[in-house]
Amino acid sequence: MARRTKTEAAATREALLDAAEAIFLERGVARTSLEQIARHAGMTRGAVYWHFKNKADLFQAMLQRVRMPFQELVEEIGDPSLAERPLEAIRQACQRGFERLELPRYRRVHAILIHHCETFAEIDPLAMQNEMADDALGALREYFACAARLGQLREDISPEIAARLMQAMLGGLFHDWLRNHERFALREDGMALVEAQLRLLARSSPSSR
Amino acid sequence: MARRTKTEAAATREALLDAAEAIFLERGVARTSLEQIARHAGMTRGAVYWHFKNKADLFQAMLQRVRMPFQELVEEIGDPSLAERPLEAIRQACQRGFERLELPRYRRVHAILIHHCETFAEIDPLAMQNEMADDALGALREYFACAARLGQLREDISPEIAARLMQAMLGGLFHDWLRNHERFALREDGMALVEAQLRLLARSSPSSR
DNA sequence: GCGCTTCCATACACTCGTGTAGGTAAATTG
DNA sequence: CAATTTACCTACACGAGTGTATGGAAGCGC
Repeated sequence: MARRTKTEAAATREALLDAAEAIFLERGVARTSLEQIARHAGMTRGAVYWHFKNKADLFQAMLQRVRMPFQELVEEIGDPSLAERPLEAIRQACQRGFERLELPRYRRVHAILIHHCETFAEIDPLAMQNEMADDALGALREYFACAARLGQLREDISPEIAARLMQAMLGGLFHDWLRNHERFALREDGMALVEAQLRLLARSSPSSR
Repeated sequence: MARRTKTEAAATREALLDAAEAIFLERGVARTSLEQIARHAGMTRGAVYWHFKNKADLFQAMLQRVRMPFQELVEEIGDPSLAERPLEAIRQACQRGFERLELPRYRRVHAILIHHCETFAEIDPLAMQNEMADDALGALREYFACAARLGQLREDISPEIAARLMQAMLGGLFHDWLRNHERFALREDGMALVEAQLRLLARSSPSSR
């Protein structure tokens, strides 16, 4: 009943977000009440309403702990030589993305966003998914265009088609894995698919590598 | 206020399902009340509760109007010569599937199932999506295995990988298109991707057509 | 060390949706 | 054509969840 110190308050805020993650994932966003979230964190709704405006506000706060735009993944690698090997850049970006997604928090939040929440209040998860898809497609388009210019792409496949194939494949992979991550390991099996697809798209190596 | 004839009653049942489709798609399943559905169909909740047990029952009735297992798509073609050209069988099955999905009712219901409903009551849309994915993957596995035996598959790609690539790509394509179907035409753009991917997976044609 | 603010608990009013019970008039059955 | 059943509508009780108002104790600034 006593007031907490500042760090304790910050801790309860995080605890509330953690609880929200867990219950949203388990029961879906629409069916979980703020009461359930508070209870799971050992608090009452009073704590929730003090830290957040309402459920939508809490939801957005939860999202902001895991932002992950595609572009950053490549930039984080920071290898300048990748400019000359765009296909390898894509491969490494995928690998980084997979590793990131396998972190429990990232996995949970993305699973919630894609599979366990409908539109509500001012939250539109489909619009967010569109943004993510467009972001990825745009990046892939550039890399494949670059690959085409460098003669590293099969000539009977346009960069546009290559990008869309890759984006669709990655999207499908994400959806499948986020639906039930126990079925396969994203890093191993996912990378096998990515590498296979990139090999298919690469110009039939006359002397590559 | 008067009692309707049997055919009229059946018509109102369909009207209720149509209304459910429309509002589920627009506002999401969780946020739509039976009152809203009834009103949209020009009825009251009394009609809903007479025709259906509750929201879950109505939802399942809505689903049963659009069952579409992957296998049926191939069988419907009924071309026996396809046994010798498994890749072509896949192509035609995709085409059939796309055409089916472009029918407004099929598109709406699948969009609801995938993007506009969370788990509720005894309804588990993720389990249904798993079934559909497994069904498609199983069928693709068989066709690609057959293609491998007939020497129509690239030798550096295993049938398993080919099937998973294809399934992931198709899944991603569905998700993207169902999210907002105005962005591209599934039949044209989708078939372009399918044909491109099949060309990539096919054995580098020594003399195929 | 005093007051002010913070961080949360408790209590209340209110809305919204559900499920069901009862009414009713016409269709259907015999 | 009478009796029954059908196909709804209306009305009510109920619970669940939300938002807010109030209170209180302890941390923090000075």
